[in-house]
Amino acid sequence: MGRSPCCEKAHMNKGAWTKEEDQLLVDYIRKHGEGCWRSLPRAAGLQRCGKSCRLRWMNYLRPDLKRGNFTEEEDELIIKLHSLLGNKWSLIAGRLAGRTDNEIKNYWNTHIKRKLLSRGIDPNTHRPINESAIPPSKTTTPNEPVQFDLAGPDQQQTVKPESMVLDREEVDNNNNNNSTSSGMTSDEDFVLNLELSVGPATTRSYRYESTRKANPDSVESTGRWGSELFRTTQAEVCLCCRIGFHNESCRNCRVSDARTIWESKIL
DNA sequence: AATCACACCAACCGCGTACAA
DNA sequence: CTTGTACGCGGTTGGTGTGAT
Repeated sequence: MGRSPCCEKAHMNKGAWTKEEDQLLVDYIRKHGEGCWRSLPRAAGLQRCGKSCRLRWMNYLRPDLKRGNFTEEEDELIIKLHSLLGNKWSLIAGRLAGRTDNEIKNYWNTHIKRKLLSRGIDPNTHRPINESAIPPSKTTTPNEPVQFDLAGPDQQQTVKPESMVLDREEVDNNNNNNSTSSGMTSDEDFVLNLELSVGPATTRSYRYESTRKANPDSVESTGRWGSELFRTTQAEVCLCCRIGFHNESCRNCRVSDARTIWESKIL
């Protein structure tokens, strides 16, 4: 299937944004809200493609952005989240209030990588550099697809790394009813559970389709992996809290409807 | 003062996915 | 079910700033 360009490239400005362009974009979004990025530039009087407008807004102009240096706590949270999620910058950014995926990605590449190397830790595997040379047997690296048994013992499915967030909670639910009284599990538990969840690779790919129930306040939604239907419910505790990094700068720590967890297969 | 090397980060590009027709 | 389109994400690039020589 051919792919049309995101916008007509001719007569489009490129490169750094001017103050005037910023003002036009901010004024337009204040008045009309975010969205419809394709039609926004024309409506706002900008000679930019929609993608460029979206990026400028998301990474620079959004009023809720936190400017300035990363704190030590943010550093450690990023490292922790990266060890669990890999290069899923948007997921990581979602757990650091006021930070963008682009900002975190840049910060990772310019600061944290070096910081970890100076500690003797491989930034890709989060293992000691000596140990990283040894191929792991039944463990996984953050970017490696992980197998989770969602559909039965003979029908394992490939789940992308971001789903590890959900799967930890699923594992917690299914296997860890005997976890600590606070409902939290230690990082060691998580590593162990991930290892137990690894299975043989499959080439089948699944497209997840979710359908939010009509009531937006509902904590339930349905989802589909391939032909399998699932019901999901909201988790009460976000990942930061679960990994022992509860912090007030994370909006998900403050808001209870952090994420969904796989609850049960309903078909 | 000029030049170079490096660090930083805003912006671009291409691809995958969601969704509507 | 197929197709077309828009959006969002992650990798990469290139301009700018800064320190060293």
